[in-house]
Amino acid sequence: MSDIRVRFAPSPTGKVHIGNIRAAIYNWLYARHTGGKFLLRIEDTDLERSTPEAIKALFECMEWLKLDWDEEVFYQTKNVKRHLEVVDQLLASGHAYKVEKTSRDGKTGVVTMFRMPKEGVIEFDDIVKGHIAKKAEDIQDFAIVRSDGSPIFHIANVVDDIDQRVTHIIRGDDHVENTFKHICIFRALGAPVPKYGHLSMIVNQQGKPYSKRDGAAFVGEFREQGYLPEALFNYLLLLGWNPGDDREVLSRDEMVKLFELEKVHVTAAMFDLKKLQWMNGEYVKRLPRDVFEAELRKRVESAGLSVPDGFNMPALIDQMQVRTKFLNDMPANVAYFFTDDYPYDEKSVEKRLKKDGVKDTLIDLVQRFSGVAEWTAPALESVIKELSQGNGMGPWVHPIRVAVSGRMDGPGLFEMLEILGREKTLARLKKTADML
RNA sequence: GGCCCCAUCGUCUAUCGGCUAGGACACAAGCUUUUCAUGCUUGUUAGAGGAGUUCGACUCUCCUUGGGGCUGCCA
Repeated sequence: MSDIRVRFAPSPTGKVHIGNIRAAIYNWLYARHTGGKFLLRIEDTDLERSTPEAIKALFECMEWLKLDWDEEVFYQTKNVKRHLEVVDQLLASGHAYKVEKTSRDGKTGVVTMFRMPKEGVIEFDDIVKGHIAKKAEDIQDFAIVRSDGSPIFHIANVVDDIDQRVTHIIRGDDHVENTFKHICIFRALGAPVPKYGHLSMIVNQQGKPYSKRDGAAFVGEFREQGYLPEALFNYLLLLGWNPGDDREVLSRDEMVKLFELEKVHVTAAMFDLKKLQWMNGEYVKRLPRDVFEAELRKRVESAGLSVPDGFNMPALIDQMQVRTKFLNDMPANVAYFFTDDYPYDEKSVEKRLKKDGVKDTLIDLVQRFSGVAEWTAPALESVIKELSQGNGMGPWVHPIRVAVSGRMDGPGLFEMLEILGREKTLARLKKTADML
């Protein structure tokens, strides 16, 4: 145990962005690594943009990624009274003042401003970025209470961090400028200044902040597309941190054990979908068999198909698990095992079936396969081996594959036929031959 | 414009002054193979530019260039 306390403090104004959730991941990992506490605070002071739906989506993301938090969720709006008390304190001590201002949209009213020191240097040692300094004179006074009397982010954020006794603030790079201001508020209040760690942004191919225009940018989208939470978690972690050796696919325990905030990179990282996809495949391959089976059954059934009794599921799992990058691809990729009404892929038909002699070959194969004593992959293979006389089994194998599955890719052919069974295989060969 | 920050293969990165610059993704080739994958092997590709410090610099310092962030009664 330690007295380290970190928090993830999103504002629930929409979907959860991957850059944002990466901040959550780093906070969570830091807390778990150090034995500290990971707190969740909902910064819902922007009443116009904060929605209950967004809060719900946030919880779902956290749960999906197994980011569990300690203590009760802290809602910023419930602490408004405190925020304003603190503002009064600042007003009384001369650290704040009221002034009439005109906002961008032309509304005029009285706002409360925080008075920045006019000289000296504000500096801090950022855990990821190192020493950062800025002259106080370069920072303007800033508003902390709106003309409608509601507290603004800067004051609410700092007061809540004090109230939640946050020791380390790990957040996005875009907050470094705010940090100078926030440090001044902490000092004006006589509160200890927490340690800061600013995370670089995730950028697109142009080096600009990664946004929804660049592709999937929200956690929910990756979930819908069939990414495994562990894969997204692992990928996002690697975007800016590594264990110092060549390991990339890490278990949650390893991550917790190895994670060090000091080793997080300062530079922005480009989002590489290809690598995420690879990572997802790695996690699919590592899925426990029973989990993979459950997912497969679930997806097959939700596609309106059913797995018959006595179906050789272990054999299908053997074949499909290494070939699956996305669980979502599954109903389509295995549908022909569960329905005779499978689609024939046009290109495959063109390439493998629409050739002279294929029809006769298929008819001949029906004959030969009928005579197989035991319907097993090796037995079926020996039938074709005999036919090919060592000249390559292609001329038989390719047409069979397309005939019984409608496509060119998939499991090993003989394993596929074994799983399919004698009856279906023969029927499909006949049906396809008739078609030609 | 002002201020802050950053800079190794196309991308994510290793390197804490000794480097024949390593790994992963991607890409290419080969092996395995009935397809598609997996697996294995191999290959192409990097230290933005210029000064300085040093026996020695990708590593330290400075400048230039390039990139990003901030500059709200948003968070």
